[in-house]
Amino acid sequence: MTENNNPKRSRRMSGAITVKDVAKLAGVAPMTVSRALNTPTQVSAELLKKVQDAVQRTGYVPNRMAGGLASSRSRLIAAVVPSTVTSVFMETIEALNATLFDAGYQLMLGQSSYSAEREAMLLEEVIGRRPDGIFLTGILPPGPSRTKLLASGIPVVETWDLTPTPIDMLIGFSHSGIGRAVGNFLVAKGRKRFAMVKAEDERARRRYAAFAEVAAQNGLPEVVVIDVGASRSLKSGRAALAQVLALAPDVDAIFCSSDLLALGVMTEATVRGLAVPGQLAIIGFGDVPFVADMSPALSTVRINGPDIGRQAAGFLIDRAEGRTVEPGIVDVGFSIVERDST
Amino acid sequence: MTENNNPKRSRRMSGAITVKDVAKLAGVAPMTVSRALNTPTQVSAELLKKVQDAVQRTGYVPNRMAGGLASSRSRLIAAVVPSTVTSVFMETIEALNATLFDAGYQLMLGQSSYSAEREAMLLEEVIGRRPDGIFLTGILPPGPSRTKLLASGIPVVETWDLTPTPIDMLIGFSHSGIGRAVGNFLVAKGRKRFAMVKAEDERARRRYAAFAEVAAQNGLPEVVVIDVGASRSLKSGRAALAQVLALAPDVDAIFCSSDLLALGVMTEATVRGLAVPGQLAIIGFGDVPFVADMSPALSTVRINGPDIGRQAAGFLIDRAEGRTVEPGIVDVGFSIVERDST
DNA sequence: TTGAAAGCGCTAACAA
DNA sequence: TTGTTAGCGCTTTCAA
Repeated sequence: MTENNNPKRSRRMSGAITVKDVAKLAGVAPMTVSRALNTPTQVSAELLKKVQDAVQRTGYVPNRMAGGLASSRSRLIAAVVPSTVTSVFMETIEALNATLFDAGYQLMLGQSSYSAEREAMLLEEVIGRRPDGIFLTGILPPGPSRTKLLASGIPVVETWDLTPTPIDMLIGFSHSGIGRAVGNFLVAKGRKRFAMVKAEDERARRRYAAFAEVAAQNGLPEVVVIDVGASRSLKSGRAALAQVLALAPDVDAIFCSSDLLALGVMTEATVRGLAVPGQLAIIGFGDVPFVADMSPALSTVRINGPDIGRQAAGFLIDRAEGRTVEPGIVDVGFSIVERDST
Repeated sequence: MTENNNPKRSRRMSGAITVKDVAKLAGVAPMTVSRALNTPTQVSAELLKKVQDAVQRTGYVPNRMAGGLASSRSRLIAAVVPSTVTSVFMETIEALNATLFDAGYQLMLGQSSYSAEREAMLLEEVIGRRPDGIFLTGILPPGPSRTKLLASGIPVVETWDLTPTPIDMLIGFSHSGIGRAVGNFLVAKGRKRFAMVKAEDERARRRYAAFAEVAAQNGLPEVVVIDVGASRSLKSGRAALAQVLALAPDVDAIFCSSDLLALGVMTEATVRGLAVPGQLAIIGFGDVPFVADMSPALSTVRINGPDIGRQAAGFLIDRAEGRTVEPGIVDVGFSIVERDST
């Protein structure tokens, strides 16, 4: 394949087919092969065909690391998510990935595991790959990571939140807005005693704060709050209802920071013979696909996850292709989906 | 930063800090910076400190594309999954990703969307990135993709299935074994009329075939099979039960190709007043975390997803680090988890 | 439209 | 232990 005329120092070659091999077989210059593959319109039909044949016959697969290094375009987009098993984030990632793939970009996925320290390490690795864009779940507070990201000059989309000072682009919604809306919704339903079951999560905390404020403004007793820590499972939801009931047996409405927790609360309520929504209204967060079809169907706060993914992909691709995109903030909003459980 | 003494042709430089900048600041050669970062034991304490200081002060983040090109080691592992929202695969990916990250590797994620055509395109892109290893969900049948993968020389782990002829390494379990085991399990429970609700999926088809065989061997009527196509939702499960009942009202045991479908069947059964497991036994597949804590708790087939991810990461890392790993087959098995629904 | 030359930023191989 | 040199495989730039 690649020839090697007794060089003074030889490098262990990877042995793979390169542009040179293809060029030789096609009888053209390497540059022509590159053009035929990347900008076929700039190559005459005749040579184009020769090159394509040679590619076929050799099984050539271009080395994107070399291409990326030479062109400063990696055709890679990195995404950082807190967790990969949480369906609510993965819907966004699925849409992001699909849109990127169709435009010729690959996705690098990192999980921060809800840890700021891990996120910082991850971001450093991510920047090292020189992706053409970075998708962040959540916003990045001021600190070394933010500084490095800024310095890297890589386009960034922050998501799932709003802040007046994004790094670059932002596609999100207001968590305090949600807390308020859910509070008002339950007040309108005539509920008198609220509880919140939440995981340890800054965004959930903000939903809670606004939710509690609404309760106070309406002269309701203090909101009972149960923090399940990092265990966002259905089981935690069941245990949480037990705790809520022990603290305040008269609670008649529970807002959960995720649908899975809400499902746990609902399961435990059913087991205990508490009527839902008769004695207890339950509302979740996320609108995970299947909660709509359960019985009783779960009321929840709906975020259009796939839409966030698609819009983010659009922004990032535009930037990568050199189109001008104004940094800015997109509020995709949310909606309260009322179903059986309220 | 980077100087540029009036060169004949100048390239648009990315402007980022490079080894050269760091080397100059630290007063050493670029190679020493590389050593200090990658093999610090080979550098004297004095120079190491100087380099680290310079890295700090410049905010240098090594360009991994350049490093990968030069060393033929990308420190990238690619994973291909059919879908990112399906929790059953993502548990594996989460474990894979976590293990890789701790060893200094990044994950590239591609989704094939259950399409062979998309998978082929994806694989081509993946090979182009020259990852140090590839994780496949499922096995790759003979064809152009398999040939290219083989030719690339990249270590591969196939998973979630068994075949006597893997590309390289294989970590899986027997789908027909599962079908048989579930069939025998339900026979032992005294069930007399089986149905299967399955998505369009080659592996589910094999579970079904073995399941149907057991029914036949035990002189039971032909298994009623409902194919929900690509829609693997809870809703499809509900609709499927309706179909099953319309075809054969005397069905007393249903095996579903995923827990979500099983949940749908269970929901519909409850709504119709069918006693579970009294009149109808339901068993799922996957043991998605939350089905254990529902009421009634779902019986299912458990696959240790995270274990597959960890073992695959181990294999791939060993290979990437040049350690010898025998190509081979690991059968991680499965277990039937008996809970309330059977 | 095609080709030649010169790097992209890093590390393997060799020499000191 | 440190430095020098020569690429890795591709694409940008310039010239024909």
